[in-house]
Amino acid sequence: MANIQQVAQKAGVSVATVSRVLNNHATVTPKTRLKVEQAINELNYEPSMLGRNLRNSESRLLLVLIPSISNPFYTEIIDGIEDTAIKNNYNILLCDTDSNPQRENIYFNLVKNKLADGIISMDPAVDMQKLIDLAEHHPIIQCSEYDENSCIPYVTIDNELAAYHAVKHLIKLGHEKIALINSDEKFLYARQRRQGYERALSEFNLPINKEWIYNTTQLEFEFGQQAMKKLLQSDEKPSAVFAVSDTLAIGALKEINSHGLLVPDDISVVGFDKISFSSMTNPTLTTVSQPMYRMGCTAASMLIDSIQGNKVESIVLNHELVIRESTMG
Amino acid sequence: MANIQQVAQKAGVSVATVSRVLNNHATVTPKTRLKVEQAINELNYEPSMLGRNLRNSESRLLLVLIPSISNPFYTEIIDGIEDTAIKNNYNILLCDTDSNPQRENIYFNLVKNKLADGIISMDPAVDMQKLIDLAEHHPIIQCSEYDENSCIPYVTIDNELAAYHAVKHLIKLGHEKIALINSDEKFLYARQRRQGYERALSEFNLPINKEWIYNTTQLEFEFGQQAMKKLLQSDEKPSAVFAVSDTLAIGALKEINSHGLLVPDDISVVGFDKISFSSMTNPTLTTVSQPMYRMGCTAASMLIDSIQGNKVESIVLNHELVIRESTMG
DNA sequence: CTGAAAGCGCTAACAA
DNA sequence: TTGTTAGCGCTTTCAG
Repeated sequence: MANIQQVAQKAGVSVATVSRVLNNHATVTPKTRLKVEQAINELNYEPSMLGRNLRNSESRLLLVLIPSISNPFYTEIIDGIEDTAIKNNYNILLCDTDSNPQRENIYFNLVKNKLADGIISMDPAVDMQKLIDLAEHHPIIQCSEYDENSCIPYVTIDNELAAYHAVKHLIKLGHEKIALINSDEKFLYARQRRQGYERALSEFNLPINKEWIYNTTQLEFEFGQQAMKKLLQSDEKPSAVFAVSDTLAIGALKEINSHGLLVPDDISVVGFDKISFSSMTNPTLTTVSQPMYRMGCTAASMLIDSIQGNKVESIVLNHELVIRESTMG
Repeated sequence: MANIQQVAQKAGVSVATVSRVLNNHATVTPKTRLKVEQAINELNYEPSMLGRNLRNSESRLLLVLIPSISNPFYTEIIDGIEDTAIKNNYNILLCDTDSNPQRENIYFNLVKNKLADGIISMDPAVDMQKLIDLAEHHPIIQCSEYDENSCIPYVTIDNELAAYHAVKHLIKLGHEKIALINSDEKFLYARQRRQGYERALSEFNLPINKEWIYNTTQLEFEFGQQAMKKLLQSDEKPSAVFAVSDTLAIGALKEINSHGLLVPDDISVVGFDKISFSSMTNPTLTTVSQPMYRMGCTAASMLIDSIQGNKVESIVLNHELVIRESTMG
């Protein structure tokens, strides 16, 4: 692989001139430019980012931390991030942390080591203290999941309100026995959605029944099935279920089905996220839709702003309840 | 952010000594080591990968090219790649190419520019010529999708045989009118699976009916629905469908359902990939399972081998037909 | 408009 | 055992 020296030599100019051509500095004669470009082509030369970054101390690479690429929820957000990044001449690198602090560390180092210019974190299980420390010296944005006390800017929806809307929808339908399949409440969004659930119930004077609240350790389908199985064993079966993620809701749907019960006739189900699967189930799933693409765009814009030294403010986007067959009794 | 100079100064040693401490060279007195470590801590120093890589010309970073993170098929493969990489002291970076040559280019440059040591490509739509050119100077492995004529080592399953098995299973069940929902036959796997489909039919003297072969442009659910809709309009409705991906099969399932038909009573369905959602559908989906995790491990091992200058051979792994409700008539 | 040279942060010969 | 120094590939002043 040729380097800038060889190009300069071949073109009969100095490395400085080659660099100028590479960076489109206007102060180069068309004639010299041509010579240099020819040399570049002949040698199949590609400038080294390493040298360039070392010099400029910027990489124009953004890191995106996701807990697991298997969660379809992140797909659209990432599209948004990617499109915005590219528009601004940045590129993104996806980092699957697997919610594993060790892997996380690796990616944090990429930033510390100037191999990336900033981070968008979407991992709810991220080591917050580390993220905060990192944020002191490096641009970081939290997307979707965040720590309210951290000073790290975030973009999110109002989870409490969204859950409130979902549950209120069920109540309006006449349901009084509404179960909650929540994830681990160590996550902020889980705590917020539970609050929304409880607020809706309280507002309509419905009691909060502990038996109808189930916390899963993970978000995969099977955990939704397991949760539903438990709920169906409770003394008084719920007539509706609100799950904090579509994957859990789909698992619940499956479990209800396999007990010979019908959705929504016997039990109504509401999910959260509007992943693409949610319209492939039978019945299709009522769900809370987050503006994921826009969320990604916003997060990327904020990060780039922050890299360029501007102060950025956290943003709360709007959600929307998408009513489909699973609550159309 | 402190640099090695400042650490050396603070510790009262030379930069070389600091470097030795960083790289665990045994030839440092415990006393000096301690001094250096203290200085490192006090200054909150983190070595710059940029400087280090520029010097060593290695980054210990592997690039993984995927066409789209929304395809669940890749999830497990990536787990395998990741685990193997980490075991060998490498890290991986996911690159979502969106099957977009421009994005592809960016990631190719990362390798050319020494920001990554090698690539595992899983993008069927990759620009093969570019990949081949790149492979001349850089370690590259093809995973799952590959070009048979390219000399770039690959790991895959026998797609022709897998399709043959799937269709034979349907034939053994008594089906004689078997449709194929295939993706774009510009992809090698699509051509191979079609061959397997045709071989099974021929072997049992069943005619190949053009009306029962449908090619989609993409793999999302909706394309499966659309395909199925067309197939249901054909003069003679097929009694079974083999789709080359679970996502397509699930779309087909949905479409069959919405026509008031039952799977498998009216139409049997077989998919391909065994994505996690395929056990959540109603009925659950019969599908061809690839050893995805092992595939990922193998690809990563091959790439690391290749980086270390060894010759590596292509590998074909075994598949397995997983029989579930959608073909249990 | 172009060239010479310094320096980004690091490692590894070579010297001491 | 430690220090000195060259150099990885590039950009950017400063001179010319």
